[in-house]
Amino acid sequence: MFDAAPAFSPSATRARPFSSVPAQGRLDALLSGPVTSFAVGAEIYAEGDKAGALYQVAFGIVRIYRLLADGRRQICAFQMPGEIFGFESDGERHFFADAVADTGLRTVRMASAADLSGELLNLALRGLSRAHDHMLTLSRLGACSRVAAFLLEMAERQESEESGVIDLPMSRADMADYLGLTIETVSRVMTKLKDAKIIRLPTYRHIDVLDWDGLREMAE
Amino acid sequence: MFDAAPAFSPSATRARPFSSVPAQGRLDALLSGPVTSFAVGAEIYAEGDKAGALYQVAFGIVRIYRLLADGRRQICAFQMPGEIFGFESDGERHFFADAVADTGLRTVRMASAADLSGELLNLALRGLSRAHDHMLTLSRLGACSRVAAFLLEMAERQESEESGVIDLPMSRADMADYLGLTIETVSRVMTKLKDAKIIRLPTYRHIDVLDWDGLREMAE
DNA sequence: CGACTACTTGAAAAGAGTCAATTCACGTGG
DNA sequence: CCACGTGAATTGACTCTTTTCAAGTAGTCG
Repeated sequence: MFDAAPAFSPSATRARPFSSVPAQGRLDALLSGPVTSFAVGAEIYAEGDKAGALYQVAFGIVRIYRLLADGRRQICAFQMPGEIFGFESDGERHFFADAVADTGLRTVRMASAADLSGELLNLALRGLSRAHDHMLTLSRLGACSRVAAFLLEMAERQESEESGVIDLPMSRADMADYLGLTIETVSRVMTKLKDAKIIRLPTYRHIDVLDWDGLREMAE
Repeated sequence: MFDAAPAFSPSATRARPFSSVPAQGRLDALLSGPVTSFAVGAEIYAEGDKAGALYQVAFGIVRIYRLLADGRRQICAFQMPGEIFGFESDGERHFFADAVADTGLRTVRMASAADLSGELLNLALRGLSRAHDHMLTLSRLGACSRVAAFLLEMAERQESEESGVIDLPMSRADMADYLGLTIETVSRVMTKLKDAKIIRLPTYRHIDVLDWDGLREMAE
C-alpha cells in the first residue's frame, strides 16, 4: 500500500518530485467517469461549501487557495493532470478551488469513497508531505530561491528537462500568491534569471531553460 | 500536530471523518500501553529512519522539524499531550522528532495500525489543515502577527484564557524556527508586547496576558 | 561564586514591499 | 492587415521590515 519515495536527505529537501498521483487501484476505477469542463477562472468550489466530492484533473490546471480578511490570497497548491484533490477533514470546504486554465475534471462522490480510506490516507499523507515542503520554501528561502524552486517544480511535473521548455499555465499573480511574494518581486527575479542567461522568455508564459545547473544553484 | 491558529480557523470543530467510526476510537485502545520517557533534547526519530510506529504524547512536548543543508531548521509542529504523530507516506521518516522538555510517549506499532486507515485518515487530514494554516502564517503575516498568533495558539492549547498565564515550554530559538523568524526578531516582538502592556514576562518561559483583545488584534 | 547558555538590545545592511510609470502582448474592430 | 484598447508584466525610486553582526544582560547550574 505504501509506495517508495526518493531518499530524503536534507539537501534534497526541495527537489522532491511533485509527480502525479500514482495508480490508486479502486480509486482509479471510480475516476473513469465523464469529464466536466471548467472555463478559465471558473469556480470549482468555495470555502464554506458542503464538501461533496473528490476530483481528478483530466486536463488543465486548478489552484487551491485561501483568502485572508483583507483580500490577501495564499495559493496552497496547483493541481495538474492526474492529480486528485478535494479532501476535507470534515464535511466542509476550507479552501477555494478554481480553474487556472480551461480544465476538465472527473468526480468521485464521497459516498463511493467510504471504503477507500487506505487509498485516501496515502494521498493525504503525500499532500501533507508537500505542504511541509512548501512550508519550508515559504519560511526559509529568499525570493530568488523560491522562484527558481518553483520553476524546477513545474519543470519536473512537466518533464521539461529534455525539451528545455517550461510552460507556465498561470499568471505572475498566481505565482506570487503561491510563493508568498508580490508580482513585482516575481517579475524582478524572472528578469534577473534572464539577465544571468539561465532562462529565456520567448513569451510571458514560456520559458527556455539555458542552464539547469544554474537554476538549481539558484534554488538554494 | 497542533490546533489551528484561531485567526485562520473559521470552523472550530472539525469532527467529521469520512469513516463512520468515531474519531480515534480504536486508536485510543491501542494507545493505552506503557509510557516511554525521553529527556530534554532526546531524539525520538531522525530523518531517514525506518518508520515503525506512531506515538502519542503522554506528557511533555515534542518538536517535529526538518533541516536544510546549511543547518537552517524549520519546525513543522509542536506536539502536545494527547496528540498523535509519526505518520509517514512511505515507511521512512522525513522529519526529525525530539523532546523539547522531559516527555513521555505511548507507542502503536504500524503493524497494529494496518486496519486503522479510517482513523489515521482523519488525523492526517487534520494535520494537513493545520499545515495549510501554518503556511498562511509563514507566507502572509509579519513578525508581530506571527508571534501573537503563536502565543494565542499556545494559550488555546493550554486553556490559558482563564488563568491569563501562558507557559512556554520551548526556547526562543524553537519559537523562531517554528515561525520562520530569527531569535532576535522574536525577542524584539516580545519586548514590544511587553512595552505595549499586552503581556508581562515574569520569567523567559512564563507569560501573563494583560490584554487578550490587544493580543488578538496584534495577530491581524 | 563563576561559567555557561539563553535572552535582549543596538546599529547597520539587505531584502522585499509599495507606489507609480511604462512597456508589452493580445484580442477587437475598423 | 493594422490601429487601438485593455489587462498583464516589467521597471524604477523609495520605504519599511527583518536580518545580520556585535555587544551586553540575565538567569541557571555546577
